[in-house]
Amino acid sequence: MTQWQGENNFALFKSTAPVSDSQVCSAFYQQHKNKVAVQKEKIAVGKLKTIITATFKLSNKKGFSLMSLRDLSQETGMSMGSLYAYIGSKGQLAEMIHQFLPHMFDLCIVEQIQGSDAIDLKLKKIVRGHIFVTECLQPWFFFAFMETKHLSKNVKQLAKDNELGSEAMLEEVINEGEQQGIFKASNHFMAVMLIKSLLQGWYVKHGRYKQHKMSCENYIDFIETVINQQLLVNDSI
Amino acid sequence: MTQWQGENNFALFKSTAPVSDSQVCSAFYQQHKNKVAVQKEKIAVGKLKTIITATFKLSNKKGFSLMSLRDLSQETGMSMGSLYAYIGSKGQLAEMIHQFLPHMFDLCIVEQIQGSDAIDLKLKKIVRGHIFVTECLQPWFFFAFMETKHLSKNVKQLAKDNELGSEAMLEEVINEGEQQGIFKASNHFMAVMLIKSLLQGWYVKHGRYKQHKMSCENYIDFIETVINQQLLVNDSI
DNA sequence: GTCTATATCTGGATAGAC
DNA sequence: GTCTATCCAGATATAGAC
Repeated sequence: MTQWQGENNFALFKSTAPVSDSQVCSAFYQQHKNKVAVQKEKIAVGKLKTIITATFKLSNKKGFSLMSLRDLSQETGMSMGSLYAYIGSKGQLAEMIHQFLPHMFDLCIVEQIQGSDAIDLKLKKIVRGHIFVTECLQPWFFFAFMETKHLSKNVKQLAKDNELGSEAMLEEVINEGEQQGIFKASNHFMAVMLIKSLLQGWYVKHGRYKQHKMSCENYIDFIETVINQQLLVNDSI
Repeated sequence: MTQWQGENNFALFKSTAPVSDSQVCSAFYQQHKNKVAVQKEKIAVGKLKTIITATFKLSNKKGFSLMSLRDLSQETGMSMGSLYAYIGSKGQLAEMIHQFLPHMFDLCIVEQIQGSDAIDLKLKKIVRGHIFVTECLQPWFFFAFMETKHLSKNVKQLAKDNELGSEAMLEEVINEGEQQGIFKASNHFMAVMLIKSLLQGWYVKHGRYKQHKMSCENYIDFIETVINQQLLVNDSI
């Protein structure tokens, strides 16, 4: 977990961050242990994986709120009773998924960007880290983006706080870069929004990019060009 | 309807395109006359307006599929029976809204961009037209963007066709501009996606922009800068 | 830990009086 | 054209056998 230094190399990232299927699912189980009735870890992790995969599939087709638990039961091959041994309630299922994502950011990139790097490198690390994580967990982030409506007040607030937190982080980086004379930015707010759009675009329109065989590394190249044109004082094209 | 020439002047656009509240609602009624049981036009237009406004409000809060028609009845002050004199079914309500948007594009900007303008002006007209229309109908477009999942197969297909159609139009403009030596673009597909993201961003994140008192004209200025940096051969900053 | 059967409720939709 | 009352399908959630 100490090797990936913000390089634009997806294979390297995948080998250093805990983003394999089994790592993800077991991290998910760890975070929500207390809400899962089933005791045996191995069984629980496996079934949670099936449940979540099916949830993403069905939500993509009809939306989460139109997905009935009978649908889910059929898709997973589990009975209604079984499902409830894992999820508590339909609403809680959505919440667990939402709560998991900030947790994954912490695991994968937060420690990477806390060092005292040059400010432009720091921005690169943030951008690349975001794209890499969302590439590995694309269905998760897509789900979270589309299905924010169905959350309890508390979790909605948490989602909003995360949003604003990431905006604040970007703005801080831009401020610092400007003070150091590395960045220019006529409008900081717009620069932040632009970067966020580019980051979100990757998982929201993932299907279109795959159709055109665009890799996440190429996508990073592209958006770094756009961002640099906005921010860099010495933008040598 | 023949005066607005792609200028970045919102007031001018509003005075030439049929985008006032009453014009919009009566265009909506015209398009869907046949599905509305109530005969008297004046009554129908007014009530449709209340219904749609309430639908947007409630969908924003809980999502369309979690909005019950009883909720809607309460919010509009109409009874269940009355509602059904206007909407046919819940699903049809969503469909009518979706089908209305391409119709509005036709009314507001299609004839503007069919002329034989210089290619860079044509692109400007497309960009400005989109932002202006989506500014006037922001809740409509936001609704359509978030609630695509709940449509019948046919209307889903229609939505997808519209998407691809607008991409094709942009790509065509870029191609032509490149042949004329006005545009450069290392990757046409990415240029199209970038433009589309910027256009969508305006109505998807409308609230954030309003908070920062960003007008649609300023937004256009900003995204035209970004687009020009990508496309223009002679980009004199 | 998993299943089937069932209790309970909510939501879409309609009939028919006014 | 609008309202109230009602029907019924389908959803969440649970109880209890295995």
